[in-house]
Amino acid sequence: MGITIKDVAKHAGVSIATVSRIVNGQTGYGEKTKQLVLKSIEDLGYSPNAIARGLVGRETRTIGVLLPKLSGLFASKLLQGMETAARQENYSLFVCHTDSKEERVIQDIQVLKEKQVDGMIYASDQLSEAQGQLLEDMASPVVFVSTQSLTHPFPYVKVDDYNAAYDGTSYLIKMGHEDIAFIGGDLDDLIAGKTRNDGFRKAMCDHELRVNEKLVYYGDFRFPSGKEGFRQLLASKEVFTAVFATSDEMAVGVLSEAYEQGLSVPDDFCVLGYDNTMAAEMAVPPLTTVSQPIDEMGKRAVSLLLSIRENTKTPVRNIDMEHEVVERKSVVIRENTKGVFSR
Amino acid sequence: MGITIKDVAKHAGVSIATVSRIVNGQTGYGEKTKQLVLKSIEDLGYSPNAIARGLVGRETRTIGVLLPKLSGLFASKLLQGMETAARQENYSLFVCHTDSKEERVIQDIQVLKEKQVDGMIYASDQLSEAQGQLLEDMASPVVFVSTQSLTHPFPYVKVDDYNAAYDGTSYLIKMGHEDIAFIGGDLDDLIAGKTRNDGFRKAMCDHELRVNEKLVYYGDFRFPSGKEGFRQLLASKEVFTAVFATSDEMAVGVLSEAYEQGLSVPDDFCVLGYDNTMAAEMAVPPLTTVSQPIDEMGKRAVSLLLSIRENTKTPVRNIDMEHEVVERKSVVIRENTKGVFSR
DNA sequence: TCCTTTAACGTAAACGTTTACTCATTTGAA
DNA sequence: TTCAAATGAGTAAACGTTTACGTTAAAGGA
Repeated sequence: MGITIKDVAKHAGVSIATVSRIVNGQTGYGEKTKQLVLKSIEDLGYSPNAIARGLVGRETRTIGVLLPKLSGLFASKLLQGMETAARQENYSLFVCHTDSKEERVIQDIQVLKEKQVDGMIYASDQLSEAQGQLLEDMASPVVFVSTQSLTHPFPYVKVDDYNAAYDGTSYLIKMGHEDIAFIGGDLDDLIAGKTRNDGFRKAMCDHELRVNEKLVYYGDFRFPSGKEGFRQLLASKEVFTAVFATSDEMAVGVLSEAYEQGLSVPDDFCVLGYDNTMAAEMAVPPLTTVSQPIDEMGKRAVSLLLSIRENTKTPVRNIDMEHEVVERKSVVIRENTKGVFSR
Repeated sequence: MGITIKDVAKHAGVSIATVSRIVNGQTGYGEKTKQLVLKSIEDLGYSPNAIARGLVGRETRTIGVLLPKLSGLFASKLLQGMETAARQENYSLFVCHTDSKEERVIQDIQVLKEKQVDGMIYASDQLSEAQGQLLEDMASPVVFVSTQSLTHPFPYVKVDDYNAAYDGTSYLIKMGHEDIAFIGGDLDDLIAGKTRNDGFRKAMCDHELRVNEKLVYYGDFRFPSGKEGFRQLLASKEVFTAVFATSDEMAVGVLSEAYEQGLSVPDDFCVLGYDNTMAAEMAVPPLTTVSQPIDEMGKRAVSLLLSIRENTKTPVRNIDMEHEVVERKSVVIRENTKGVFSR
């Protein structure tokens, strides 16, 4: 098919070794030959074959990314951050959407391994033993982002969900709320489900507030489960003045359902989100939310990966990202909201 | 580093050719040797090196994707569709986010070429002459999705923006609206900007309605430009009962700005979106919108690409996708909305 | 002047596969 | 039986690079 280094060598009347050295900016050739070769490259329109390079060299300048789903504001923002950092270092990204399916993850890891990626970034769900083993057997480094492995010692970059949820809850309490509903992820999800729930409960406890079990619902972080969760809250007939949903998507779900039920935020009750994706900004009303620096997390994940790659002797270093609650319009002080089922 | 085919061959006491044949499910070996080799593979934990395969074979089972940005509901949904279809055929995706920067596109194409992708999917902005030339020089096929090239004959898969906008507008008119504001993309964007605007105008004209130039605004399809556009609309003091925003993001922008201005949709005016991303579903109120089958478009793009690859003799075949207006809550009949600045 | 160094290249062996040729051994038909 | 065809395997040449190792010639030192 294409022009190879041999063609260039022949055209310039030098050996392929010389061409290679020039292309790679090494030393060992004169200025005149360099110009000659450069000219030939230009004339022929040569561009090196990265596959061949990858075969002999040790690297493919490629990193594999595993995400549960690609659509959605969180994943895509994360991916964008990774791509930005990767391109800066001349790496390309293989992206796989695992759909949270065990066997798909396995298959993807296998494929990425065969494709000889220089590293992998795992941003999917909790990993099984089989997956963990597969990852450990990889020659190249693996880093986790926005999740972590409790059973395998992979470095991660993420925010501290427990504390973030704690702070979010405390914010609500500081605003005067006491009857707080909670819509979280499944407790089986030890990373983002249980921790956020624990943070919520601890904050309530620390402020000597009771959590009303009828006002906690466990969803899956997606929009529909936010709607469903809010429906359940209403069905309980319990009074609350605020709901803390541990993802913006779910928070928007409650906004949406509230609208359908003729309830108004923040006049009737308040809602606090989590993530600070674009959904929070675009919501009506704009969501007050616990913010994760998603873009930055993506970037950090690749730089962490790359630094491990160069410096394989350093011990595993995790990166904890900062969270903060960004105030918009969906939460107001207790006095300014009616509360649901309160009279 | 890893176990190679040679190791397997040695371990099984056969030649590498035999191992290769077995691994690739070809013929030319006996059942006993097969079992022997399979056992060795299992024992050693061998997995083929796709890079080496790519070097000798003609294919890398890899396709490159160019998107202007990765975050955002449209792009990510599209990407998800592509990934789904690609994985089904055992292809992996290199994803590049060009940020709509000319030179980045050029660089990305170059990289993808060096990485020997089997094909490319272009979903970025209008391409320049230089980019077009680069793409034409590629040995592997290129398909456009959700965009097209007016100057280069690349096959595309997209909806007919002109007709979709025409139908969207007609829907509004059918609902009794006459004073319709329009928030579109820049007219310099010949693909999604101008065409949708043209469709809008034609529909108005065909129904003998005048388009009020003070009520048309050109944004960039993003959320902030929807907000800004709506502010401009209000500033004009002209009366309108509906606004057609040619992206859901912009439509949500008007919803958001309307909320801030104390206006209510659809009580005060209606808004029609475009795309049918998740934003439309999640909006308050849920957006009535002109729907594109985004996921399906992504899938079709890769199957088109792959079919071209196998069958390089067939002429360029474009794929036109169906659009439809999906009714939700943001548009009601003229009688049920007050209209802005009307008394 | 002669020897040593160094700069400027070329040769050829990898890298891990696939695959076109061989070649031997069976098999089966006549 | 005899021979042609089929089967099961091995050999070695690609694929396009990088790179360790040679080689040559010019330069520099004594």
